[in-house]
Amino acid sequence: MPSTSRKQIPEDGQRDPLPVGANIRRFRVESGMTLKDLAERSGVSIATISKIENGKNSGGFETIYKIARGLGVLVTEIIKSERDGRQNFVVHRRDDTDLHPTGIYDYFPQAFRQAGSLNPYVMVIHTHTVPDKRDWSVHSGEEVVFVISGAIELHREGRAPARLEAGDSACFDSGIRHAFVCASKAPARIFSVSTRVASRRAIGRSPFVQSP
Amino acid sequence: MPSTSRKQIPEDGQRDPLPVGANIRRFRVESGMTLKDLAERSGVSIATISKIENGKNSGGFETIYKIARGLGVLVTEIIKSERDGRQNFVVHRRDDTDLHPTGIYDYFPQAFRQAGSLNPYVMVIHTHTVPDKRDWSVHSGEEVVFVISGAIELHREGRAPARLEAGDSACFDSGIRHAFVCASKAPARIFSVSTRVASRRAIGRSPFVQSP
DNA sequence: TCGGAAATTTTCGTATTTGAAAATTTTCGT
DNA sequence: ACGAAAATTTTCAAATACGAAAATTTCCGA
Repeated sequence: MPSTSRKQIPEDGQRDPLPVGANIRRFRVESGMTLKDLAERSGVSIATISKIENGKNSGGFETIYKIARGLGVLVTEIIKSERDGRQNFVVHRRDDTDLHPTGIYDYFPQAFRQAGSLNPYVMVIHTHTVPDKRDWSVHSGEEVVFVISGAIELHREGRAPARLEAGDSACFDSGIRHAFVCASKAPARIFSVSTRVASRRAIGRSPFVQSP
Repeated sequence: MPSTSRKQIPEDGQRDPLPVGANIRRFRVESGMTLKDLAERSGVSIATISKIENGKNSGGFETIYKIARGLGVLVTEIIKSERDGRQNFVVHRRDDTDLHPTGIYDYFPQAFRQAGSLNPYVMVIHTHTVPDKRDWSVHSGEEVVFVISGAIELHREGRAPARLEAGDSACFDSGIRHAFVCASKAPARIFSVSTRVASRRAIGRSPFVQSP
């Protein structure tokens, strides 16, 4: 059991401090969030996010992780350098798991190009009851879902819910309040792609803040 | 896509703490390192690693990152829980008996909104040989692919091909010539979403305005 | 350009994290 | 079982991170 093999360390010498703050800021601005929005979504205070973005402090691990969740990106994306981010080809491996439990769904951000506009996720739908309206998703743009396994009910505000079985897909305006409910015994698994909002100014308000 | 939950992290702190400490310990022991070894390799003190492993504190982000490098693993490995790994394993119960190889790709356009900008397809890849360059796809925008079953090789002009297994996904600039080749014995099935270039006719009106 | 509101940064007291060294536990040869 | 060395945990003062609120800057409409 005690292995004698040592794993190779890709030694990069003393590298510059991780570009954590700059990346967080870029993701936040690209998705049209204010510090306040991100603070609410991540559970980290405005002051702390501001300081991290500006390199005034480097942040605790839990803090950075919460922020990544609030941004809906993988922690590895936060670490990436600008050069890496310019890649125009990104592969996401099945086992490269970063679970983002939201309380309603589990979602797993998949590979995405930082320069691009498509947001791929794998989501696991557990709930068999329709969530509170306040927890329904709204984000400007459109969304495609493909049911990998199980079945779901796709609810949209003011519409009759649609039942989607494994292999079915749907495309809809994600600006309409929507929610997924598991319609199979086992949790449903879906692959989802949504358009990423370019900038806050283009919309006039944060796409992630719901109106009561 | 991100949910719009008002608060992702409730004050009551119901979320399990990340299994950071346990994972670090597991990786360290599995690779046969002592705390002293890991301290030297990572640049983090013995005391700090000990406390993190035992959950006495949760560690700064830089600290955890250094430890991950010292262990030679990705930060995402540190976050992973056993449960996460299982959940991300895609089980395919669907039989492929209904597949009838007919050509290069079988192309099944999925539901898409006439006014939208996303193009979803299910494709069945039969060919095991790289098609003629003239038959490769080119279309401005970007594309996401998710492998439902089987495996493919994703070829892009001037780049090394990438192999994608079931459950893997990739996102790339579709303006570069590309093609899919089946890399599994059975035909591979993939779900693909690409951005659609707006037609002239569609320009000038909001693509997301829809009538009920 | 002005004024108010929104967004961001800074201040400051409290809480947590860090590493050297001391204390404790475990490992191992005899 | 014993003792010594190795491995790990704990102690503790200094350093750093945290959030609420205050201070400042930025953003827009009039």
